[in-house]
Amino acid sequence: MPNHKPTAAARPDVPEAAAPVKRVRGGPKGLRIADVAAQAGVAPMTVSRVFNSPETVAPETLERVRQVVQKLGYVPNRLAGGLSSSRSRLIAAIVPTIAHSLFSETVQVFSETMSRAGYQVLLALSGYSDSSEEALLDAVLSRRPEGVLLTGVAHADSLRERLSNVGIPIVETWDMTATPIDMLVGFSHYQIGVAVAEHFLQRKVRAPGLVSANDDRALARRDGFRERLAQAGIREVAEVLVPPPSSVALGKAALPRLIEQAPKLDAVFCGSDLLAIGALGAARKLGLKVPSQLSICGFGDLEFATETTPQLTTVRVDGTRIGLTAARCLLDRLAGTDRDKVTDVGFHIVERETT
Amino acid sequence: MPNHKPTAAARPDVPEAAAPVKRVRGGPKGLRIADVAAQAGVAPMTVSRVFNSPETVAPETLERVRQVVQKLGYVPNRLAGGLSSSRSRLIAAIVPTIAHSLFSETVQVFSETMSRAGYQVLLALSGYSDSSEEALLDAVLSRRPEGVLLTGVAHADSLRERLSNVGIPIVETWDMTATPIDMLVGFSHYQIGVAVAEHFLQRKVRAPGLVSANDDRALARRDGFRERLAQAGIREVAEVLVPPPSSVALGKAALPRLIEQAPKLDAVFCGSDLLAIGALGAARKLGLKVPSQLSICGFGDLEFATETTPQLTTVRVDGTRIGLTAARCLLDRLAGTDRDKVTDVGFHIVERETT
DNA sequence: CTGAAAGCGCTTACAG
DNA sequence: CTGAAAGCGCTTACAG
Repeated sequence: MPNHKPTAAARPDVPEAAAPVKRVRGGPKGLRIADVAAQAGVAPMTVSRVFNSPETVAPETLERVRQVVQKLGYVPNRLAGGLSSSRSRLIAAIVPTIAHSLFSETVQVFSETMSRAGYQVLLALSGYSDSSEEALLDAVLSRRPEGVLLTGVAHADSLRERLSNVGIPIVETWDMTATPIDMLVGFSHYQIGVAVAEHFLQRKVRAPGLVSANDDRALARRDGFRERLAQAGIREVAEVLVPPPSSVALGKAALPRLIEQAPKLDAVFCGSDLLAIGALGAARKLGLKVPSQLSICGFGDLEFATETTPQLTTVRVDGTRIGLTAARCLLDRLAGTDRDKVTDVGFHIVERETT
Repeated sequence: MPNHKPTAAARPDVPEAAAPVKRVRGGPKGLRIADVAAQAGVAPMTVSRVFNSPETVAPETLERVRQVVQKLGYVPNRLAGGLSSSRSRLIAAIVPTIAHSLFSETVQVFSETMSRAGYQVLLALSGYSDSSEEALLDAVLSRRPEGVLLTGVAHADSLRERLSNVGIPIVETWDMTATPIDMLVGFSHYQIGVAVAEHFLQRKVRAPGLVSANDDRALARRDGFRERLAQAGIREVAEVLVPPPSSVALGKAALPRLIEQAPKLDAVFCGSDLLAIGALGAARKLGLKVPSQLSICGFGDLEFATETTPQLTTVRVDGTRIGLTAARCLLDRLAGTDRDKVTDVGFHIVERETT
């Protein structure tokens, strides 16, 4: 034991207390609530109240503090606020993609609505694979969101369980299930497939085909489509699956392959309007008249498609309404109000041009 | 003074110390790092290292802690982590809108890239008005993001100043300026206007018109367009401004108004492909042949437009590249690497069908 | 209507 | 390679 100073011996009556080492951390990075409080001559708590419950602060105090806030340019630190209050004011939106997609308008309205209510949106893009969904969920939950919007209902059981265990409101969207994790705003992809099949059957279609992206929701539409056709005695349905994201080019390439499978092809149900436009282009090249010789139905009812390709039929889903309703579901629950578990927003088949 | 117990009198040698009142706060809401530490038989610091610098932890310790984490389903609280480390791992993306818009693919790629690097994206939709930009910025900065992506360069001076004062990397996108706040990835809307004017001039256009959304970037394109035409002696340029967001319907309604202003109209520069599609539809109804009697140029080069309306010319900007480059700018700076201040990604005029 | 103390769940900055 | 103490900037839960 080197450096053994004889302190105790020199001052036998004073028990040796280790001098408290003052640890220093980097120093202040910016303005703190205490800075505002000092300038305004109030306690930090009062500044906190000015932001979180201004109605409980005396008018003059309020005004004085606000002026200091303004002058200093103080912005509260919500990392600290959230940690302390367990209210992150954050909502996560987990979406496969927002690029040229139907989901973008859902996210748009959802975000606007949440923002108006004082929440901010954490955007989490899941892609179309589940591979990293666990990691994505970890990342999302690490922010302690107060609610989560999910796209689709097909998630690994472990995910569903984890989500329901965190005890925050969850809305699943863009799909339908009998067993939602919590709340649901969507529609049945299977029923869309059924409806498109019926639409084709009314038109006396005999050799229908299908071009679809290879994802859960698209496959549900396919199943509804095939099963309804099977009921009507049509069991041969040409099928081409393409990897998401779907595109015009994929639709264009798919039509000839469909015709290889079914030379008498007279109807195609496409997984998206982009695929439908591609199929339409391919049909033109092959000299097939749409819709008289070949009916083509898309999915999405994109604005441009309505205008530029009146030969196409499509399925319209109100993505805006989904976003708005999903936001309301979460907000109601956060406010303690009860909410319907399931909202079916339905869909419409939009036929643009008869004949 | 009721309840005045004679404590001091009864124990005269013990100075009366106020019994420290144990305040209780709601109780634990979930798992804490201490719970994992206890189960794994290590200190909380070691658990922290397992997440933040696993290479500094002994392999067996690492494994043991990870198993406990897995078993318990522990997810670190980044509100606490961010507060403590001043590293929020959050990046804000401030965009006018992501609904049916060119920005959505920029946000998509930006978000993917940031996500891969361990950051999460806070989505802030500014709309097209500046009115609430101050409030939006407050909301964004309250999360202490480590970087910000901005759309456009036209921001109130107060905003620009506040942003440059926070001292985090900022990328402005989708526009060009000589005085960026920090970094910039974009192109010149003014030059696009010039280029479209030149395109029309090459085609011997005599009575050009313009349909544009009434926002800063669209107006910059207009200015370039008009000034280049003026240089060529064309000073009469019919003009219709529409409120954002632009749509097919607005384009359709605008063309007749343009023709009222300029009965011999033979070219239109539209602020977006949607407007161009609308104008094309209106031209058809009026019996005008596009492009032989009327040239129409859009902006955006949307995939569907290429395919469905080959009569239209358009201006292509690579939104994906903007998103990727913007992400790299921020990541390089966060890694301490220097970066070009300004990246001009340019644009192309896409002429789909000659004649 | 206002404030002093304690605590939210982590990480920094040391020390060993 | 590991850990004990202090602190990040707020809010809760009281008390007055």
